[in-house]
Amino acid sequence: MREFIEVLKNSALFEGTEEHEIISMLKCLQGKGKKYGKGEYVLRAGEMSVSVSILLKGRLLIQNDDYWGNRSIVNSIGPGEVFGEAYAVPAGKPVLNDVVAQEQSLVMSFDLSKILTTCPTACPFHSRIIKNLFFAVSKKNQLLVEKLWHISRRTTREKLISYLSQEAARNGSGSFTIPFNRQQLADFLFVDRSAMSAELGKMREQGLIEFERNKFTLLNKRVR
Amino acid sequence: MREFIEVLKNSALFEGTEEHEIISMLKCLQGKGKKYGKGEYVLRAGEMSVSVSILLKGRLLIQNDDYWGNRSIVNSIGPGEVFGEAYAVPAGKPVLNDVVAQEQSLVMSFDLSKILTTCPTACPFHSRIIKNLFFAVSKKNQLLVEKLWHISRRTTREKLISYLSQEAARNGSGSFTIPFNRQQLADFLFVDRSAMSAELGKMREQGLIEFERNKFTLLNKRVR
DNA sequence: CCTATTTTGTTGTAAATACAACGTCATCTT
DNA sequence: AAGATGACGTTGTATTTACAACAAAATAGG
Repeated sequence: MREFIEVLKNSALFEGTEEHEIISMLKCLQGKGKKYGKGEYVLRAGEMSVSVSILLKGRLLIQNDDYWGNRSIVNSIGPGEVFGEAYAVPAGKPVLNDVVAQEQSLVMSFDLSKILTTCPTACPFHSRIIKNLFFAVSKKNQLLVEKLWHISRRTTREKLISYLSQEAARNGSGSFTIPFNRQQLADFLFVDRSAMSAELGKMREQGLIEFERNKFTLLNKRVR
Repeated sequence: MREFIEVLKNSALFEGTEEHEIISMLKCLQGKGKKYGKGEYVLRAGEMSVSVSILLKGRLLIQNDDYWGNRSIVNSIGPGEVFGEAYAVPAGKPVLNDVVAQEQSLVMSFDLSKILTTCPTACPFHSRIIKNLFFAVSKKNQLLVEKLWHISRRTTREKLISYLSQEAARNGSGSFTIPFNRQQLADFLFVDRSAMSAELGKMREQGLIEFERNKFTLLNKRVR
């Protein structure tokens, strides 16, 4: 339990709060933990959801299969990250994407109305949570815009460069591990896997990058 | 002035509030109005911004030009819509996109901290605004996910069908006007204008759609 | 340790796209 | 009214992609 409090403390939702505050807030918010096995669905597109969740352990994929089985991946969620907030609208719109556990995962969910309705007496940190929730969605928004940036590029190579550059920047290093395998990366960038694989091969040949499985290194060669 | 109160009343930010409440809140929030001529920049990528804005009149484009001059359009903003919320993070990240007036426009801006900091005495509707702001970002988030849906399609035709279908659904009619000209639509869907134009022509030939300038009609012919 | 399954790379081909160039028509400006 | 500018459609070509098929390598499960 203690380790999860640590995760919560570092999550966007509880930013700026102390451990003991979190513990009392968990009671106030009535957070509920739930385990999911690999491949299990945390949320299904079409469901109604009025909860906001934090991933405590594991990894989730936010994805979408169309009628013909083509899969597109919106995002990958790691420990401490908030998800589901965007669907939690008052009108009660259905969830747009599937959320699937990529490995054994532990999720803590909060009823949105419990978060948005301040309890006047017990919980002085409540308004902080509301602001944090706003910032969390705000940040998610930015991530989506950045993703648009990647896929707005016209060629597979440009998309790869855009994505890998951002990952390098985010990790503060030219060497980093991505949360996707090849097929998932292709689904994330909306390109064909085999074509992408070929392009990666060419980029390696040309000395731009090195990689092995999902570990990539950008080399000091001027790109473009 | 009165007409703008009406716009505000119908905006996501002030949903559920009455006119007289809005007037008192405007004082509390110190909203500032500003005019922009056609082509003028409301926000520039790279700027710091800590404000949330509502478009009172006109139309804005959220767009992005890369180093080589390729433009991509993230969204079109109409009267009553909220924008800029996503950049208003505490850490003070730079704005990611240009916001440009497509025609003469009137914008009202609020200091984010004024919104998030509740004034304990004067303004009982303040917490409502905070929730609304959350819902507004949340909804924007959904729009982005829906946009991802469109551009995740592989061919220009599929992207067009996806986008036009959604617009038809949104308007509750097979006939509707889009807020883009051809070049802008192409930049929005991340495709080549001429190729898109050709594809639209084919779709018209095949009896799927009709269009003239930016007025489209989806015909009752099974798509796919 | 062996086998089944998954992941990744490679290649060929048909299809789709980007890009450039150009003509027509509409709109704006003076 | 005339010229300039912008929007739209059309066409040809080189480039890029999607798709299918297959082999090699890695991984998972018993």
